[in-house]
Amino acid sequence: MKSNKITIHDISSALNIDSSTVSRALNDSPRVSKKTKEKIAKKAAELGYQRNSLASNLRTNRTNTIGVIVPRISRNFFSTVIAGIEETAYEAGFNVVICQSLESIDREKKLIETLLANRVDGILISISMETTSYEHLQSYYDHGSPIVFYDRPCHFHNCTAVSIDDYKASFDATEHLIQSGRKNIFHFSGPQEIELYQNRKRGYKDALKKHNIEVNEDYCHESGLSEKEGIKAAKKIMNLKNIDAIFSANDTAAIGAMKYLKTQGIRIPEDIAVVGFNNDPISEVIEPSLTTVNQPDFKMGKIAATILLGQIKNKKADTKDQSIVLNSELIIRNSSIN
Amino acid sequence: MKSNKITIHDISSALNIDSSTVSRALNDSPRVSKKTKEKIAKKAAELGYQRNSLASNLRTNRTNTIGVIVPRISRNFFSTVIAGIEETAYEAGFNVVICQSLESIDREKKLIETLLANRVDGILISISMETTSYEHLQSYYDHGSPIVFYDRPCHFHNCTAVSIDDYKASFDATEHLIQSGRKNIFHFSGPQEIELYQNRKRGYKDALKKHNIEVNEDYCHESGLSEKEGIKAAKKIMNLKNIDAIFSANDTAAIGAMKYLKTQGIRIPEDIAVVGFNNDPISEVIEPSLTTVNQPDFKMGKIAATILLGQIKNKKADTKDQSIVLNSELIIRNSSIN
DNA sequence: AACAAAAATACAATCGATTGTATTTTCAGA
DNA sequence: TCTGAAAATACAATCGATTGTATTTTTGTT
Repeated sequence: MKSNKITIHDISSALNIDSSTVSRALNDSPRVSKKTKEKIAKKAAELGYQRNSLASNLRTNRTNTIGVIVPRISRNFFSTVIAGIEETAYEAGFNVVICQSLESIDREKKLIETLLANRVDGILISISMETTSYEHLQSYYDHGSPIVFYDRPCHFHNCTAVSIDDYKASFDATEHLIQSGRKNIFHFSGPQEIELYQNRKRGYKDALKKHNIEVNEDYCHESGLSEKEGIKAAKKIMNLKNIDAIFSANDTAAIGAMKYLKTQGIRIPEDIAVVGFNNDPISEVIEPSLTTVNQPDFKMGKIAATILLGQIKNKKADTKDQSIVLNSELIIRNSSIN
Repeated sequence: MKSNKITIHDISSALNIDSSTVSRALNDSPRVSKKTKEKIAKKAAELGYQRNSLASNLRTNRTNTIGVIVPRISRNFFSTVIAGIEETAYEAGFNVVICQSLESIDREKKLIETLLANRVDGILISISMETTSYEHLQSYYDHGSPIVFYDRPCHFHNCTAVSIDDYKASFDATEHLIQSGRKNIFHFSGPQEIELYQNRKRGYKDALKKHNIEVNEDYCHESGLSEKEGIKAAKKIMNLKNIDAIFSANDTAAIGAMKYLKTQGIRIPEDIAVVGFNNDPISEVIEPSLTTVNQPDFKMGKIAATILLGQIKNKKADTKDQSIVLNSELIIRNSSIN
């Protein structure tokens, strides 16, 4: 029961070998003879020695840890990105600390502070929907550690961002609805302070324009894109009477709307076609199955982590400012087919 | 760009005040006068001071951090448990480090080592499906820090476990199928080395016995309960011809089976009724909607975290050995109604 | 056997914050 | 104004590991 805190000094005195040699031995330094290394390893195991990373990290000023800030781990898209990040980090011998902002800027601020205080070597962040200023990132940045944005890009100094071409994906999704004969297309959009949602909205509008469809500002519902907000928006649509399609900036809200519309006897896609965004597992299961945009989530995580690790290794700034745009694809399912 | 590493010594020398006083001031100790505290706070802000938790934690031998090991964050059940844990920890001023074992014992071992090396104050763990021995937990335990199990209970010393009554929940679920006239009930079960899956299987068997239905060992498919395994088990069922119901130890496998059975023209629930476990969001959306067991996930997280934090505060062992059993409920939906 | 070079090990400072003890300052009351 | 207790601050050791430098030991060569 007594807390066993064996340090290198315990090994040192047990064997009458200096602690510096013990440290080097445990780190497999070439400066220690094989024989001594073996003796030390044996004694360490015998005493149940466990390295104290706090001390080591304090001394070396490196933690071999990257922090990941994610709006919400329960979203399939994000948990898959994390899987990609972890795989890459794991291979490189780095630890990953996952933190949820829950779309709150206050929490995001606290998380950055904590990560900074714990001296992570780098941060991967998808900013919260409330994040419109970047002061809280500044103090971290000033510390000299790299930041890479993923999914939701962000103009912060010249930091790298890994994302898809949201404009194009939305343009294509909207055009798909138009080409299947829809004219009155409603858009569920997210906070316009976030570049990502601006881009998705622009894509939607430009597709309409290209096909000479008037852009009607009433045909847009801006929200946090939760399931509830999807239902709310669907109610709005019911009042408008003439809507024949929905393009939602995420699946969650699209699914909320579908559930509600079905209870109201609206036929999907006959009366209203629906297209979502993210390819959430539910989108495949819901009936009718939901047409949506598939993003390379796992790959996005891998690439973002690779870039961050690169920047951690080369402290130079020259790996920065390379915004990476990955390909996405529209998965056409039954919710948009006539 | 230069990395700003301001320490209390920089503040100390800038103001000609001893670093011990600076430290006390920043921690709001009563031993420092208000005037000095203000002066120090101002200078700290001016210099952009950021505490170094590594140093602080090393000295105090506390990290104010708890580690959470979870099989997979993408499962809705687990991410909701985490939400509960985080809420509780957050209120208590504790940080949470989330780690995924991905159901691998090797990863779980590494995670425990890392958490130990980083001196977390306590661990919340839901063991992986591969975990049948607890040696890796022992070294952590020997260190004197508390461990609390959640969801998947575990006989390890007399550590607390927070879970539901899996036996009873499965018994009830199976009985529900029997009462709606099913006789040939197939069971998707998980690794029998894990207590949780043993209990679910026992509940299933005992319900059959109670109703004088013969237990047929062929009516059981043991696996990792992935969607793929669900499909595999469904194929097995197709060969058996006479199965009229499935009780799956989780929703994921049940959903896989449903998808497959539908493609084979099997009607659910008319030909085969299905009951799952976990109340995954998909279970509500899939058609027919899936009857399943709802667990108090968020609450489970809150309670597990509360107990762990209590054990961290009272280093005594007397809060241990209180296994907490929470209530679950069977949510009856269309997949099991005649 | 002698000696230089190489290998192995020891010494000691350090990372940044905390904390028990010692010293100085302040201030009330006589 | 002086005294003593209380308040404020300074001193110095410490947490556990790392690392540059110094010292000792080993090895190979002539």
